[in-house]
Amino acid sequence: MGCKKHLGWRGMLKKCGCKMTKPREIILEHLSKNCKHLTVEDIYFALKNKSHDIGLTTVYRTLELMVQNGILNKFDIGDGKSRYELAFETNSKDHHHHLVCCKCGLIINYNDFIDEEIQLLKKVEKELSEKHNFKILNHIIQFQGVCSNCAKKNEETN
Amino acid sequence: MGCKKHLGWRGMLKKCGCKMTKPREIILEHLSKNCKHLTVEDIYFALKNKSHDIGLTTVYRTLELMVQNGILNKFDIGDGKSRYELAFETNSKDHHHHLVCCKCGLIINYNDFIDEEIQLLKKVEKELSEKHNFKILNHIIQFQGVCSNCAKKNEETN
DNA sequence: TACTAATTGAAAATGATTTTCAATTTCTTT
DNA sequence: AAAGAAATTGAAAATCATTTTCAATTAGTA
Ligand SMILES: [Mn+2]
Ligand SMILES: [Mn+2]
Ligand SMILES: [Zn+2]
Ligand SMILES: [Zn+2]
Repeated sequence: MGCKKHLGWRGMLKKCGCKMTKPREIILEHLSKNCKHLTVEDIYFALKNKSHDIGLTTVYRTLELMVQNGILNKFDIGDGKSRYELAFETNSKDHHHHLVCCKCGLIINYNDFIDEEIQLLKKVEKELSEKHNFKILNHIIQFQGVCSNCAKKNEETN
Repeated sequence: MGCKKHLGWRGMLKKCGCKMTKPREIILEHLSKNCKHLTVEDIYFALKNKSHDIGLTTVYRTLELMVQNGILNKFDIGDGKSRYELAFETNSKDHHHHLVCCKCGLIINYNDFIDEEIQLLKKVEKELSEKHNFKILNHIIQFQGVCSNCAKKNEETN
């Protein structure tokens, strides 16, 4: 498991003069296995008391490094905590966008229309990057609203 | 100036049992005149030493209230500060999406392809809200990258 | 004008993230 | 395999955005 990934990560790190370390390996491995939207705390506590205890500061630093190098995506659902997930290539089958509940923070991945979305994004991206001389690296499409659970809760209250 | 806006705001506030106050009026007026992407601090200092000094806490509270009521949009470009702008109707000519520079935080509004974008969003929204029983209230489309200025700076460094 | 509920704002509290710095680890070179 | 240079780690302290508290003030209503 993870051999190819490990090589990729190590290569990426070498390119920017960084080293592959135990904590970095463990954190990336954890993110690979849990394809979720994790906070720093989520990761810190999940790895606590495992074979190798990782400091909170190191979790922060590792995640930031991986974002800078395009391994991870960082995003914010409005609750003041950053969330991280593996960055999937725009054209991979794992690439997806988000539905976010503004009441409870639930995040739903979807890729039902991903081909159409990507097609339009590509076009917009091309025109805008030329027009504004802007190098586009990434995109976000996100719908915000109220999940079925929160809607139900709200009805009961009234 | 702003009569219609003021009435709309007052009406909105009444509906949720809130009052129209000097600070709220001033903050909304400021946001109307500066169609930008302002932080709490931006607004607090812009209004400091004006006719009516507004407390930082009140700025926070007013902005949050307006977001809850759909008057303002809140978003995050990854620098840890929330930003606010007037919420334009999905179909208004002022509705737009964003290009964000991840180096300097520059935000460019664009609506070059807004009709196509909206059309696709509507379709996706309809299907997803049915599939997941999710009430969609808002959407975000954002491109992240490096602006021409930051690209130039980076070249010079190398 | 008088009343009541909502609002304000200064100060303190909170909570996420960053900084500091001495000890440890990685990777390259012998 | 051992040494050395440079990068990394992590505990503690610092920072900084945002929230809470609470007594004084203000807006809307009767
Ligand atoms: Mn996701
Ligand atoms: Mn904008
Ligand atoms: Zn929810
Ligand atoms: Zn820039």
